[in-house]
Amino acid sequence: MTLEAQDEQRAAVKDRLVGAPITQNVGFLLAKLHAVGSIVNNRALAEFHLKERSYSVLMLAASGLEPTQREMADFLSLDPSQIVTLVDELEKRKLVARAPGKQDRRARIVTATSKGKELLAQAAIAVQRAEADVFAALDQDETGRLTALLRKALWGDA
Amino acid sequence: MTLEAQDEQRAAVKDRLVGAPITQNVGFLLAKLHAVGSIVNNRALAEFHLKERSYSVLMLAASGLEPTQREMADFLSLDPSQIVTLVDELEKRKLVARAPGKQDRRARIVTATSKGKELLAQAAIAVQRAEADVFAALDQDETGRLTALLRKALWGDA
DNA sequence: ACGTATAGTTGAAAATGTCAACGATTGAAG
DNA sequence: CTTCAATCGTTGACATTTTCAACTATACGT
Repeated sequence: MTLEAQDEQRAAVKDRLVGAPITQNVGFLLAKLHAVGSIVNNRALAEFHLKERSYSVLMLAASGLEPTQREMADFLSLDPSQIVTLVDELEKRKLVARAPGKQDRRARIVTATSKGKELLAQAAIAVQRAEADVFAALDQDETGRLTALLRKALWGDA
Repeated sequence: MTLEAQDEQRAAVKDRLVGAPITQNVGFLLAKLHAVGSIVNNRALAEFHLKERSYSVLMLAASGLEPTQREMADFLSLDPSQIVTLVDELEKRKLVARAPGKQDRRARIVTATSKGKELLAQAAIAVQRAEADVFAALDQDETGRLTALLRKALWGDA
């Protein structure tokens, strides 16, 4: 058997299990597509020394919404201590800055520095390119509908 | 401030970040909804001493497709060694059995025992109930469309 | 028959997740 | 004003998960 033929067979075998009942399970599909997307995203972010997590934090810091670490933890479904680590790292790289909360001095508001915003702009392009790859099988309209459905499931968007 | 009012404010604050640009990112939405679903699914599976992972393996073992461990690893995007651990555990509980591959004796075909199938039937009901909770904001039609879109993104389904 | 590649297994190392404590600060109650 | 419980960020311990490099047994092209 040639190498190419082996590869083809491997691909065929891989898709053999698509018929399993579990593939009708929405949660499973979510998990699998997320797994695929994660790998692709992290690969795209590697050149900026970011990962999905730090990218998300940087995005929130650059959003203008002045999130506290606690808010980020809630929003990203992460433990507060994980946010500490992520922000520490970004802060060390001068991509974000911590400031005490205005009404609540216990809280720490995280904002992106201009350096952080610049890096983010680059990274966002890379992520978008990577994502286009993952969702290549969907046309623009379908991707939009998928986004809308996910948002509605999460927050009941109209 | 009353306790209820605090809870309300907490919820409001939590949703404050929904306006952040990252929530337009399909990959992010996928990750977040998966995170939510994972917690709910694992909670539902706890009473059967299963987790998402072992549940998936059990589902595949019970599918009648006679998957090898390698095929499961590829399909679930897991390292082969993780499959070993998962199958070891299920095998110890007599929920699945390993058999040598018919053409390839290196391979191990994993099939569910009748005890495994019984447990799975119960667990599947619990998962379905849990999932309904996660996707409560979507009606049946929308859930169906979401499933279809995810399948198409993954395998180019029609 | 030989050499290369693959399936499963093992174990070690790195990354992540979970949890409980602590100081600083807040806000409510007396 | 003082007290008291609750919350934010932080730290460190511990468990779980991921990742990777060997190793054995088997398969297969040449």
